[in-house]
Formats: sequence, C-alpha cells, structure tokens
Amino acid sequence: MLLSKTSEYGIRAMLHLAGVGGDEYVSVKKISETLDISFHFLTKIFQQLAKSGLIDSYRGPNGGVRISGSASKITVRAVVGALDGEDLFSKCVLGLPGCTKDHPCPLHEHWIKSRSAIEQMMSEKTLEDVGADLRAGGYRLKAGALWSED
Amino acid sequence: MLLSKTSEYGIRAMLHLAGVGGDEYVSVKKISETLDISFHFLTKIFQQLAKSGLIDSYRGPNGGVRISGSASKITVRAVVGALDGEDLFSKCVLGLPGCTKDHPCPLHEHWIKSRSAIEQMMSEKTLEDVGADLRAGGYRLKAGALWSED
DNA sequence: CCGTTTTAAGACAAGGATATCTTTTTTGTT
DNA sequence: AACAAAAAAGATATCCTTGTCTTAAAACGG
Repeated sequence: MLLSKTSEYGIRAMLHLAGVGGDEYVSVKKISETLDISFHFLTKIFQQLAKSGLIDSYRGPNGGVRISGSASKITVRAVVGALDGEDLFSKCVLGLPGCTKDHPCPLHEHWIKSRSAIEQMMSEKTLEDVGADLRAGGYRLKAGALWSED
Repeated sequence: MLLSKTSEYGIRAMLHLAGVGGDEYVSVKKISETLDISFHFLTKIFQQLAKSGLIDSYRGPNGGVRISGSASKITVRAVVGALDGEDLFSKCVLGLPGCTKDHPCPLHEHWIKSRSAIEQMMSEKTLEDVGADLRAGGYRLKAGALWSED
C-alpha cells in the first residue's frame, strides 16, 4: 500500500475542507459522518495535522477545524509528509539504508524517477485546486456519492 | 511504505539468484546469510514464490531454490504481484472502492499516471537484466557491501 | 456558575505484518 | 537402515497500525 490509512483519511478530510471553502470551523464529528471515517481516529489525525501547522482547531460550541492560512499554500505532498513522514519520498524501494547514486541498489536509478514523479504530482496539487475541482462537480471523496451529494 | 518487507526481501532474494545465474539450487540458509535476512521468514517468502511458480524448490542435501524457467521471463513486477498482490497496481490512492475514470476521486487522473509509471518500471526489469547488472558490478543487495563482495 | 459542545489526551483492544522457534517431510549419503 | 541436510508446515511471539472507548480540558450560552 502506498499510503497508510492515516494519510488516506487525512487527505480526504483536508480535501473535503478545501471543497467547503471559507474559514469557518467545521466539527470533526460532522466531517467523520460525511466521509464515513471513524470519528475518534479522525480526531487523532487532525491532532497531528494541527501539530504540523496545517490546520487550526478550536474547542467548544461551533468549534472544529479549518485549513490554516491559505489553501493555495498547502499541497497533498505536505499532508502526506505530516502524516506518513518522508519515507515515501526518500527511501530505497528495497529498504536498503544509504541507497544513493554512489551506492545504488539495482533499481535505484529507475525508482528515483518514479518516486520523483509521485512527489511532483502530489506537490502540484494544492488544496485550493482540488477544492475548486470538487465544487465544479464530478468527483468523489467517499465510497458512495459525489462530493456535492455529501 | 511502497512495498511490504515480504516484497523487499523477496525481490532482493530473487535478484540475488539472478546474479548467481545458472540453474543450480541454492539453499535458503545461504541466501539468508548472504543478504542478512531472517532465515525462517525468507523460507516462507520462497514458499509463496514457489506456489506462484516463480521458483523451483528441492529438498534434501544440495537442495534449495532456483529461478523457475528463464530469468528473462520473470520481472520485478511479477515478484511484487506474487507477494504483495495487485493492490499497488490497481487501487485508488485514497483507498476509495470503484475509483474509475467515470467515478474518480480528485487525484484519480494524476495517480493512475504515477501508478502506471511504477508498474512499467517494474515490468521492464527482468531478472536476467538485473543479474547482468549485478555481475557487471557497482550495485548492492544488502546494507554493507557490493554484490560481488557478498 | 452550570450545563452543553467540542477538541485533546490517554488507555485499551483487535488485527495484520514481521519475526522466531519447533516439528515434519523429503532427499541424498554412508 | 541410519543419519544428515534441507525445504515445508505449523505454532507462537512481538510490534505497529488501526480502531474504540473513556476522561480531561477548553469554550460558549444561558
């Protein structure tokens, strides 16, 4: 599996916030119900994202979470980095420590190309871009329905 | 992590066999010591590879494992498929079931390109190719040393 | 000041991946 | 036939991810 469940859920939740737009706080409970994700698990994911500075959180009635700063400054790449760490973008495909151009595994040259392609793909996708895509329609963030039908 | 430890070890072991060349049986014990991989764990991995038809095994003195058929017909892609299954090459990056061109997640179009690039990279690497690379020198299959220094 | 809503934090449970150990079966050698 | 070498198979242990549950802390409204 490329991404952990933590990252899968975290990305979906962040993209959902981007689709909602604005700077209102949205409760984690609401998000978890909308996206069919375990509430308590999602809470912990947002706590990690808060520590990484990607979201703001606020307690009490009408509290919740929101994207921190501008959605145009946050990429899917940053969400994965905050939740799964840098391994996907830095480690050897065979798990060898210190696999570099000078001390390569047999797949090194080829893997770093694929790895860079993944990183670039995730880096050029900002939350703002995806939010606009979602509002334009035709995309899904959960199993059953289109985003607009959430 | 892109690949499981099972696949990481399995690929390294298969590439090692390709580097050795010939159709002699090599004992799993020897391979596990050469590559610093747990013997019992590697045994189970080879059992899976045997069931998938990628290796032959033979018991008793001078027994062991060897690549089944021609090393030019087996790719890294096939090893991953046998050990980790098809998920990496078929599933949605966000884990959504039924994520297709008609019912896409917001990353679908971009992800299938990266996914295909990975699959193609692994598909064009045959064990024979890598075996030749290893014998030519300069590559590693374990943490410390070059393959020729195994 | 009290009750409600919400995130924060911690404890715990289930499951799978990883790893180790033991026993069985097959094969070759003496 | 007896022994040794090696894979096959099964049992068990450890760890991390995933998921659930409970309690605490913060914020708001009456």
